[in-house]
Amino acid sequence: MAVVKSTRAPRVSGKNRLINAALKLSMQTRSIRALGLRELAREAGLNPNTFYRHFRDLDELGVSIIGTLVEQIRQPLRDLRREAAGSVLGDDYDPGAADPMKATLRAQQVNRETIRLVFEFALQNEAAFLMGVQELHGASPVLRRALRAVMADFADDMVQDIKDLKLMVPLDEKRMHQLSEIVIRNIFQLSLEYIEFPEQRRAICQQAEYMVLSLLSGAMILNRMGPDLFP
Amino acid sequence: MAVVKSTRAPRVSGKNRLINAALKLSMQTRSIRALGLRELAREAGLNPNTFYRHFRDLDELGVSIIGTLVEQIRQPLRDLRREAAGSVLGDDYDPGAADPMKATLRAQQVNRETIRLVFEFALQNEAAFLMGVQELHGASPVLRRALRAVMADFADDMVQDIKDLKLMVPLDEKRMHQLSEIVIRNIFQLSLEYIEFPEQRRAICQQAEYMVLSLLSGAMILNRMGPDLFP
DNA sequence: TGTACATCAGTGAACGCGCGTTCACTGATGTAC
DNA sequence: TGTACATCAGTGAACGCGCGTTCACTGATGTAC
Repeated sequence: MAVVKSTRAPRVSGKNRLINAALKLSMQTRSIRALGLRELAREAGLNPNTFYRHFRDLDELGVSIIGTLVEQIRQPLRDLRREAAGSVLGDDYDPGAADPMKATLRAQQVNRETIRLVFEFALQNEAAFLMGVQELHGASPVLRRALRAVMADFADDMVQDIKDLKLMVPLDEKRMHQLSEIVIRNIFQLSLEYIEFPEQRRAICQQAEYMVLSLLSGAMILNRMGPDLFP
Repeated sequence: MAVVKSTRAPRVSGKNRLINAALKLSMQTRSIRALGLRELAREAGLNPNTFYRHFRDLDELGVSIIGTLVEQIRQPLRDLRREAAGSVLGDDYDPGAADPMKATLRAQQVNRETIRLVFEFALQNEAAFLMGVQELHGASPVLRRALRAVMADFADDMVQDIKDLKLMVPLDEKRMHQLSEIVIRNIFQLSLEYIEFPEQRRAICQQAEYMVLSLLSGAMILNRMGPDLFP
C-alpha cells in the first residue's frame, strides 16, 4: 500500500529476543542473576556470545527490563487516577469540608481502579513482576537500587496525585510519602499473589483496597487525635 | 567440676556446620537455591558428599533453617506482647468503653515493643532473615509454601493476642486475620531495611509503628462507619 | 562385661557436563566525500 | 550516484573450571544378647 517496500523481514532484534528469553526463563528462577548466559542465548536462538553485543552483564539486562516496564505503567496510572477521581465528583472540591462518607467513597473509587490497573498489568507482565519484586531484596545491589528508585518514583506520583485530586485531608509531606511507599510496596507484593492464585483474585483485590483505605483513614485519624503523637 | 568428663571435644556437628555455612554464604546470594553444594561443603570444611548424609537437597536445608528460626522467635514474641500490655494497664479492661486516646497508647506500647523485638532478632539473624524474605517469593515452591505457613502462624498469634489482650475493638475474625497478615508481611519487609541501613534504624522503627497503628486505627474507623462497606 | 553387628557421619576418587569468556572472523548496514 | 570505510550484530571454535552426583570405602558410636 505505502511506499515503504519492506526493507526488512519483520524480525525481532537480537536484543529483544534476549530480553524475551530472560523474561521467559526468569519465570522459573524468579531472578535475573540466576540465569545462565548460555541458557539465555539458547532460548533466544542466538550465539552465547551475542549477549555481550547488547549487555555488559545480567544486571544491565535487568535494569533494561525494569525501565521498559515502568515506562509502560507509570503515566497510564496517573491518567487513570485523574479519570477515576473526576468521574465521581466535580472539580472544585474540599476534602476537609466534605461529608467524610462521601470523601471516603470517592477515595475508594480511585483506589479501586488504581489497584485493578496495577493487578491487570501485573498479569500481562507476569515474568517482569516476579523478577521485580524478587530483586527488590535480591542479590544484585544494582537492581536493588534501581527498584528502590522505581518505588520512590511511584510514591512521589501517588503523593502528588492525592494532593492534586484532593483525595484526603493533607498531612505532613514526609508522612504522606511514607504512607505511599507502604501502600506501593504492599500493592506490588499483593500483585504476585494475584498472579499466583487465579481463583482468589477477587479476594485479593478486596484485601488490597481494604488495606489502602484502612491505612489512609487511620493516618488521618491519628493526625486528628494528635499530630505530634509521632515525632 | 562436674562428673561429666568431656566425652567429646566441643565439635560442632557436620549438620550444623553445613547450616552455618549456608547462612554465611546466603548473605551474598540471598537465596538458598543459588548456593553451590560443593561451595557449601568447602565453607563447612567437609567433603561435598557429606551434604547428602544430612539433607536430601537445598530445599530441605532451607526448611530446616526456617524451622529453627521460627522456634526461637514465636513464643518470645507472644510473651513480650503480654508483658508490654500488662505493664501499661491492668487486667480488667474494656477497649470499647475506654478513652480512645488511652487505648491507642496502650496498643502503641505493645506495638512498639513487638516491632523492636522483631527488628533486633532480625539483626541477630541477618542471613536467615534475608533468605526468608527472599524465598517468600523465591524460586522454590517448597520454601514458598513453608514461609507462607510461617506467616499465617504469626498472623494467628497476632489475632489471638489482640483478642486476649483486648488491644482493639473486636472486628470480624477474617478481617482481623487479613490485617495481621498485612502487618506481618510489612514488618518482615521492613526488617530487611532495618538490617541494611543502620543509620536509619530509628526512622524505620517509627515508620513501622506508624504503619501498624494507622492500619489498625483505620480498620476500626471503617468498621464504625459501615461494617458492610466491604463485603 | 564382652562380643558381634548395625548404623551413622564422613572420605576420596571419578564421571561427564554446562558454564562464562576469549578470540578471530563475517556480512550487512550506515556514512563521508 | 558511486566508492571507501567504519560500525554493528552475529558466528563458531576453543579454553579451563567448578559443578552435582555416584561409588566403594572407613572408622566411630550405639545396641542386642
